[in-house]
Amino acid sequence: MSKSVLTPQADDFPRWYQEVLAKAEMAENGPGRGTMIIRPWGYGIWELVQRAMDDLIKATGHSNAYFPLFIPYNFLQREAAHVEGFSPELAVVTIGGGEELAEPLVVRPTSETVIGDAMSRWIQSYRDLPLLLNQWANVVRWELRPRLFLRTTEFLWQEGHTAHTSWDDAQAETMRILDEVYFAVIDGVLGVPVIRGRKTDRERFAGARVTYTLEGLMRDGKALQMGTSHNMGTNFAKAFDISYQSEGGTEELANTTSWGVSTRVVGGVVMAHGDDRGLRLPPLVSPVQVVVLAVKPEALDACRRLTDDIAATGVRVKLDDRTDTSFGRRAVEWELKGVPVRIELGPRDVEQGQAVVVRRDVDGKQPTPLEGFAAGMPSMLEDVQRSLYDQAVARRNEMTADVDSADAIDGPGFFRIGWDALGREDGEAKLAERAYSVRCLVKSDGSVPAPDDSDDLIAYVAKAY
RNA sequence: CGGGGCGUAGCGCAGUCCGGUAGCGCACCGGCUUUGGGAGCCGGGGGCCGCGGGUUCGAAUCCCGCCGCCCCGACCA
Repeated sequence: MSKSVLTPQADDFPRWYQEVLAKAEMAENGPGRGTMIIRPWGYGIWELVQRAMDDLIKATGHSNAYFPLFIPYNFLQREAAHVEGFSPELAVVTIGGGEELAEPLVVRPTSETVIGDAMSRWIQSYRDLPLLLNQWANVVRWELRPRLFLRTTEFLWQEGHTAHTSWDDAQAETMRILDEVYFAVIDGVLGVPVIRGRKTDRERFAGARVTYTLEGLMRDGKALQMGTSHNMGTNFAKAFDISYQSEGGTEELANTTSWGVSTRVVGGVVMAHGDDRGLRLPPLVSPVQVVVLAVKPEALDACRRLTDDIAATGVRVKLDDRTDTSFGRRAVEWELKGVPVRIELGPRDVEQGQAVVVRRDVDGKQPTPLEGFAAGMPSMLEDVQRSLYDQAVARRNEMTADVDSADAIDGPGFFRIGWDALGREDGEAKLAERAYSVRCLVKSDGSVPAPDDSDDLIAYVAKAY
């Protein structure tokens, strides 16, 4: 070990975050305010998130579609709470082709309105329901304080929009997404443990009847909202006339839902797993899962064979054959990028019939016989995946405290406090003055509260990104 | 938008107080020697000193205005 590569997390976490994004070639600021250039390494992670999520979205019966980037301004105004919530952060196009537009177009901050408008035409009968749609898109929100991945003016996401015959069906959908899609991906693929819960009225999505969330805890003890799932009830159906004729012949309003996960989760992976030497990527979202580092040119043939053998097991493996670049430089580079497993193979190893395995989730190096080596890679990657997850869980638990008074809420991490002991909305408002927020409410047994559950609630409180 | 800090080579910075025609480290290019934890030596290339105006013989430096970025808040996926 020589000079340190990054500002240590403990010294200045935001600085560490920016440095690691730059040095791992993840992303950088775009030329326009608050915009982001996602470089191949960062985009590769997002693509893996997308693939995992898209598979589950489809497995739960949804179809992808695409709706316009530009939305007539008046659409936003049709749902009172929605327009109130989003107006401050809208980008509005007033000039097109050199002419002032008769009606301004907003660049979508989210697509409930355009999709609601389409749904009103597509849905006539109860037989048209449920209508289960999703789109992968970019959206724009004029945020006051952008941060790469966590809050950028333009960001990429998926947004699901569904319509149902009843409140109960919509509620079941809202929960299905929360559990079977979002939790499955964020917890199971990104390896970020999250608390699932209900948002307070104060934190609820603009226009929703109830909002559910998944809250992760980053290594600096701040929370990150990693996804949300909303039940709109009939709010948007009323605003956009999404109605259908029931089996009994009556005219009924549909109940709609919406739910989204964005490129923010990439920032979450960085901040939940990364250490002072760089990223630590869970194998399931690492563009390269195993890198074979040829120590010297004489070992290249053996490295090629090993790389091919590993590739044959279905692992994403890359050969680093840049033997004109020093060993140390290359080792540091792969550590920064967070590749889960690095294999160092040099002439000495070849001679001894071994390779040196370096796992990013633990310290130390492990000489391993080349015989049967490749076959062991998939299970080693599973180990790394589990180990990073376990470390994140342990860390989250260490940083979670039960308190019985709002006065005891101070410092990093989650604070669990009875919703009544906090003082409900009044207590929540007081916390806000100190930059703390109620991230979500859960039942005392840890389960997710129903929309109208108002007793037996525990608040998870933290500072948040 | 409130509080604080900063804009000088791709990145990180010195120079600004006290005006004299731009420098350091890393990165980059070429050559040789190297390569098992960010290699060494030699030789190179690269700058509207954030932008606009003013003062001056002369401005990175002084004055005025503007813009942008970062950190801490309010807002949020």
